[in-house]
Amino acid sequence: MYLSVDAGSATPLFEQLVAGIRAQVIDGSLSQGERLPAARELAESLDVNVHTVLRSYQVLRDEGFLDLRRGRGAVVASRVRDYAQLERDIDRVVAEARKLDLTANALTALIRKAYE
Amino acid sequence: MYLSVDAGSATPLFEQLVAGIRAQVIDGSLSQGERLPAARELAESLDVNVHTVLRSYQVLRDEGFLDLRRGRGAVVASRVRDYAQLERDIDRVVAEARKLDLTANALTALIRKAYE
DNA sequence: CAAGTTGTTCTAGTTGAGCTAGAGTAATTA
DNA sequence: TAATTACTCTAGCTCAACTAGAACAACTTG
Repeated sequence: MYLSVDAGSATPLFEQLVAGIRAQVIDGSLSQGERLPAARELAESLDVNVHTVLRSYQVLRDEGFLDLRRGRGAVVASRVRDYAQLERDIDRVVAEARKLDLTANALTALIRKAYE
Repeated sequence: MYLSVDAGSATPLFEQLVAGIRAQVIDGSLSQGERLPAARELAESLDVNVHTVLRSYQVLRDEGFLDLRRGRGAVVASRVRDYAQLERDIDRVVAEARKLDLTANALTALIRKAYE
């Protein structure tokens, strides 16, 4: 499982981890039932604190992407869904936003408003 | 111009202001050339510090939505654009994300990745 | 059963972004 | 000239994020 974090980024480390893992579940790089590295292990390999990784795992559990069990570890949840249409929709809205010279912040803020 | 902020929200006050004003420019409630309240004035009416409002104005200037001039105030920039398609695309991607039980955070993170 | 693995929970200290406050400066308008 | 208004600078406060260490509970493995 490939992951990277940027300590200098404005987005929190735990959010970067969440985003990275979630994206891999959605695009299929991580598949149902697959086991993730132990939190302590991933933390060391990314040079990040264990608690930061654990927080990310817990967010992903709350969102339904992971199953967490003591002793067993973190496993990609069985969440039967087809993300193909979503990916097309995302590509389309991003292209349109680019055409209008909107920043990523502007677009995501608009989407957040539409989500209310 | 209607605006409201929630001091208890996780999203920063200045971001809430930016999002609110930007959304009104995009949906046409605020139109090109229209003058916004003076920063001091808006700050008082929202019970927020002047610097917070000024920061919002400056972000919106950087994004091309406002023109700022000392003595004159903040004016909606002439930015001839048609946002109709964008709004349709946003509605579509939000509907799809809802259908897939994605949180707003999850969707915006995916979009941010697609924007890179 | 015993030992090892791994997530969970708790306390605690550090750092930086966001917010507030006050004062003064510079450009524009009336 | 006087009023308006954005800009800049300093300074202090608060809270989320991050780190660190320790103990605990559930599960697996030999």
